[in-house]
Amino acid sequence: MKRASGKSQTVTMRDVAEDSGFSPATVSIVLNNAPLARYIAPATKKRIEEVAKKLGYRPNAMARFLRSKRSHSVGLVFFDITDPFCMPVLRGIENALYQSSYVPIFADAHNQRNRFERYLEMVLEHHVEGLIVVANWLVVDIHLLADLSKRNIPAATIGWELPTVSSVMVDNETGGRMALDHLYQLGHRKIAFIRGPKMIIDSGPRWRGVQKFAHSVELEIDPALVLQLPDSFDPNSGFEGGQRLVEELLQKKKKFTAVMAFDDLTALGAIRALTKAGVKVPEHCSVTGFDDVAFSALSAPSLTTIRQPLENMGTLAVNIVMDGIKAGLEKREWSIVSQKMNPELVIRDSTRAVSHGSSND
Amino acid sequence: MKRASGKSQTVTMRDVAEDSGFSPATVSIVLNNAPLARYIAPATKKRIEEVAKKLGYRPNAMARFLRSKRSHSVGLVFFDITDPFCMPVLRGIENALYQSSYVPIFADAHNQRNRFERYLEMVLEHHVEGLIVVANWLVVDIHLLADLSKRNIPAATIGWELPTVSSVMVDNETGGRMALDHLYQLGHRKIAFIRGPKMIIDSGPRWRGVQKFAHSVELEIDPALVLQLPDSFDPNSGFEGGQRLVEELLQKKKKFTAVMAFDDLTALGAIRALTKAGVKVPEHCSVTGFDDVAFSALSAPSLTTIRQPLENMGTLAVNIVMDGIKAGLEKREWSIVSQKMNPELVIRDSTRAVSHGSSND
DNA sequence: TTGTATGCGTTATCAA
DNA sequence: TTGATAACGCATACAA
Repeated sequence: MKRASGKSQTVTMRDVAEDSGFSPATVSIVLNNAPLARYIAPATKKRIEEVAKKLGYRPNAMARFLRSKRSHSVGLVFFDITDPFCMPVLRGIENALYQSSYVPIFADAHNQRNRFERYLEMVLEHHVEGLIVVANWLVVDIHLLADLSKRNIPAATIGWELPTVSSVMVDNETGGRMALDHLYQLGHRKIAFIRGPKMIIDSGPRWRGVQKFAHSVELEIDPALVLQLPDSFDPNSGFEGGQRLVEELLQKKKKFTAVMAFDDLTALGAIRALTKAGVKVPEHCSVTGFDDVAFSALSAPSLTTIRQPLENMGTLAVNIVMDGIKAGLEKREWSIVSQKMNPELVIRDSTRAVSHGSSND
Repeated sequence: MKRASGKSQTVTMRDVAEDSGFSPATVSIVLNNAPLARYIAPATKKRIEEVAKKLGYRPNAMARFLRSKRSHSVGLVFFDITDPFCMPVLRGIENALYQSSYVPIFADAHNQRNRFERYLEMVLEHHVEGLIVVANWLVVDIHLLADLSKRNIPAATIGWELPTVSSVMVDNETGGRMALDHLYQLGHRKIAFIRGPKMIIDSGPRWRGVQKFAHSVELEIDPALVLQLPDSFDPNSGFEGGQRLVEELLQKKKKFTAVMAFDDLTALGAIRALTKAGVKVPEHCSVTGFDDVAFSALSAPSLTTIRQPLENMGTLAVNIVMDGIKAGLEKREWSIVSQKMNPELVIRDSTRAVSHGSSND
């Protein structure tokens, strides 16, 4: 039975074929610029393209997939999008994908394991050609990889490292060193440290960078000035955590001229505590963050921090996955890559050279 | 030709059928719990479900679409995701979609018209069942609607209003009134206003709310204290804009005890300018924002602002679109809805009752 | 240089 | 209560 003429919902390739007087096969070849298009008469091409445009033909990505196995989509699973860390990463991913005409299927696990698994299932049902996981905050166990490698889906993680999948991370150890180096050069010696939650993969290396630098310049780290952020499922908990820890430290009347915080939010919390207690930043106490999230430049005072090249990290993850996709098409071998990106010190208004008499007691 | 036995990439319905000894049709009925499943013997159901699980069968969303016309996906087009406004909206949308097992296809137009159109095309090619446009910052002309209504795709916009498509917005006029009301109640009379860019749809109504309230209490608005943010394609330009405008105002030695800013970023910029000039917030000058973006609670001082229920707005947009999708399936009529959400005053530390001698000259 | 025929994985209609 | 069959829109091997 024929559809009513006027109001066809979608115009298919056959419509173009009928209207142009050629066969669907020819239309397909022309519109996809397939290898065989070399042999099609220019006039034919022109005619078909005109008709396609006239009718407003759009290829049906689904039907196309059924034949070609190419969905032109990539799964994009965030562990917790509320983390300000994620926004630039998302931008980078989106932009790189756009260049390749791939669409991202977006998912946010809300830091919940079952939600993560459910989303994984959903993107697999949609037959994404690749997968990018932004694992900024929580642990993901090896379970997820089974499904991926079983289906040969190229994947990359950002902000988390696993032995069996490609990953993009900042060089946390270097970043930790840079932050302390900066404070040290400004003359700070009594420095408080807020270490990251133990469950977060970044915490260890950053601290190692601190220790190594301290050792190299024979700076003594006072254990009483080493604070520990508790584990938490909320990526924004650092603010309160930093605030509370610094408040406690101030109550103990310990002296320090600088705080090196685990990340930007923690630094902001620390600044809040300091300011509330009448300790001016940076006049009486310097504070450094880590990440350089969007509003670190806007806070008062603006934050000196270690920048992660977040947008680039997103771009790179896409490139890795795209490479995997291409390799699969060409039946090439390809291997896992673990990329460490260089952090960068961004000096703003929250740090200052230590001055004589500067103290916070 | 048969595929190699061991390493079949994907397990199809036929695999389940063969392994279980039933026909693909029966398998389909059982696995989808179709109406006809009522007539299938329980033992059969059980067997099929077991086999499906054993083989790790997952339905192929594409193939399914080809028959059912249902892609279980929704297009999600942001005008500029770098706007902090977007994050809670995204969260709300994602969460609501997840409840319905729909996946979002994510797009970010970077405020570029051609990019917006290209993305529109891409999501149409992927045959999304619905479309949500977060039009927080730029103009979108009527052109886009042609494609949508032609294809009967239910759509909703957030943050922008058009006559021909459903929309969800905050009640800007009420919000504007609330902000001024708050300052007025605190005793402020000499109030500076930073109006939003003219191209932004929110600017007009917010200002109208201000004017109406001022009129109702016979508050005189000094034109010299009314500042105008220039048009800009960058949703984050408000910070610099606010900073610059307030700096200029301070140079003119005009007296004022409060600033009502267009949005939170503008407010932060204003605070920056004030602080730099030695004017303390809120001791010497109160400042209000609008939106209540994530970091407004974290800034120093934390920002008094008018909250938009962003997450709810996302949820509502999804509900509207889902309703449209359902209506389409059931061949029901459905109509456009334009929802205005109630804003909410959030009092934090950037506003304070005007005190005698409070001034900023 | 172009057309015909087939199958991708599903679902829906009909028959058994 | 279940099975055979056709069709969705497209891309390709093969035929013409």
